[in-house]
Amino acid sequence: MTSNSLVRPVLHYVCLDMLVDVVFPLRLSPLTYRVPEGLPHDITGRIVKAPLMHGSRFGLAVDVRMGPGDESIKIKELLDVHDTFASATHLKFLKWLSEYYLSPAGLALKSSFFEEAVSQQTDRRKSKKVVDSTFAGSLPEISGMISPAVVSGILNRVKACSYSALVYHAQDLESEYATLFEMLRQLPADLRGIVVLVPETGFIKKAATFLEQIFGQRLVVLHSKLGKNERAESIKKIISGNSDVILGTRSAMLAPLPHASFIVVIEEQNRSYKGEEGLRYNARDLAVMRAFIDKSCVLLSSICPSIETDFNIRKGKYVQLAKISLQSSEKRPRIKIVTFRTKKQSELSLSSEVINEAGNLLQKKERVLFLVGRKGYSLIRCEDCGHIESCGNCSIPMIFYKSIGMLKCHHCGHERRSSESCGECGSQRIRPFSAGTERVMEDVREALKTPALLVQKARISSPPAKEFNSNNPGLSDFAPFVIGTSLAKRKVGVENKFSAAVLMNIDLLLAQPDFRAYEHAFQEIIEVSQMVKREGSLLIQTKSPGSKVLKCMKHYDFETFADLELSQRKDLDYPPYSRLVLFSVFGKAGGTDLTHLWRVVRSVRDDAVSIFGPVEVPSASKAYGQCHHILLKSRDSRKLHEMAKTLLSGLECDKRIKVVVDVDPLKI
DNA sequence: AAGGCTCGGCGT
DNA sequence: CGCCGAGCCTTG
Repeated sequence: MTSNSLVRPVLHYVCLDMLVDVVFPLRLSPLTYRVPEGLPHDITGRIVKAPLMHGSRFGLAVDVRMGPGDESIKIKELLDVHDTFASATHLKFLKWLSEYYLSPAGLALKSSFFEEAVSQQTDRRKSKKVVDSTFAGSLPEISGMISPAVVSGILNRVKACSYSALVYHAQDLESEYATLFEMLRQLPADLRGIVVLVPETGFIKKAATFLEQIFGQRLVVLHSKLGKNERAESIKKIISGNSDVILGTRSAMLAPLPHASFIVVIEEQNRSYKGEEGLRYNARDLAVMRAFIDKSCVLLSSICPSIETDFNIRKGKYVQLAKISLQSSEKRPRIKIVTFRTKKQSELSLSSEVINEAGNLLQKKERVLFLVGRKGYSLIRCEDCGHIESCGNCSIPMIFYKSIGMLKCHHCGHERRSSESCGECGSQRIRPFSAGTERVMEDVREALKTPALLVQKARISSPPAKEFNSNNPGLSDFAPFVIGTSLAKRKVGVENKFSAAVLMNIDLLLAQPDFRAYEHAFQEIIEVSQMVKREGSLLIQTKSPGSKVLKCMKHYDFETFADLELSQRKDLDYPPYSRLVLFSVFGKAGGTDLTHLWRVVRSVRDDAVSIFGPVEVPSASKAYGQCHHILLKSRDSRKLHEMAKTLLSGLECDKRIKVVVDVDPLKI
């Protein structure tokens, strides 16, 4: 402090300036500007123009306050003030978003369609009305599937206009959609600000057709597959207030809606709601937080709720609507657990029971779906030393593609020609094991004398079967046997469900090294059961039919399964009893300064937080050859968050490494 | 994002 | 010795 400030304190007091924090859609924290005379003073939440570096940019004014104008840093002046982008509650939401996911405010803003909003600011020329092909297609049929108790339960909560989180555990997808649409139809006409989230773009078309019937021009769609102009158009409609009903995928939860009165998350357990790059938010969690901030109602619906959601119901944080008994399974496909142990590698990948059932259905011209869970032909194992052919970079098993005689690494994309002998001991006795789609195709052809249709890639939003084409087959095309990985599972229409589905290797799913493996396997069963006719059957091939999980699956017994799962999670202190933050530290191959890494990790110790790692993991990044994981786990989410923040700033001191933080990771 | 700045490789 | 380009750094 110089004597200057001591002799002129009063002057300082009088000459307080109006200051504003501005967030730019860049990897950058808020910057402070002075608001000059002549500009409006009510600027929080508005788009402003401000000098930045050598030029000027649009940013969002997030906080206005009075403050001393002549500190050591030179404060530049705001240039211009434009329209409102974010309401007060939306601002709170954005702030929470960047803090919770440990991301610079600017990145959260960038993910929140700010640039689209600004493009409207500069470019006011009318873009031609996109007459939406999105709204083509027929209405989904509604029969007697609607649950009136659920509909009225939701309506009562929505009308209460206070925060509440509801869960609708539906019996099947058809009744889930039918009930939700009926409920949306019955909403008060003056209720403004509705968000409906679906897990993937493939679900949008049908939902849009339906919602447009109810809301007309109030509806906008918002998802990642929209073009730049279409997206800007949707954002413009939302900001102007012309449209206040948003249907979209995860990113739609970040739309600049002034107030959300009601948010629906369809299939809330779906992992697509969690981002795997950029700002790694979980749209389902955002929905709950947005509803909390806006003091409104959020509805999580699902045919198989996540364990987190079930836990929150048990704790009383969420309210479950008209609990249905999942064990009343008359209307569901029968689930058969088929014991199947391969003794010899040469044996078929299909059990005789599966072959019989499929053969019978084939005679009746009925269709069967085989879900395999692995692409390619198989893995390769040495019968002498037990070595499994693996990728040199990732040290994970490589997939054998018989048709081209290649081994491929699914993780890094590395390919090499398959060899005649074991890479470890040189033995010639190497054999395929653990069947993939190619192998199952071969076996189906051999055992049932009928070729099967291999669904290679999932078609997400293609029009119905009118463009039948054997080069580009889809699930709706007619073929007696369809084979695919679980990627191929899609919502199939009521009219083209399968008579039976076979889950070939549930054991693979159950053996995943992830504490959510059982949960995912259970969800997989429920999802697959939706592709089978009610009177059809679902066959699950397994080596260990006695497992408790499979017993629950057989009876669609979600409650018992959740009991089991929760008690295990509690014993091991896993979510939802604790929370996780996963750090991925990337460095040039061999160049990661491990001593620095360890020093930072050691410096942040806290008894309430467990730290695992750093451990080296295969790096999928091309730019960085090395990746280390550090996992933080704690029951105390505040302390966990604090430590994650400290650790992040500690790690970021080393400029040679790149750090990616994943709060509440789904895959660990 | 984008202009400035540093540092290292390479050419004369 | 000097020029050029890649990548890093900063933004009030």
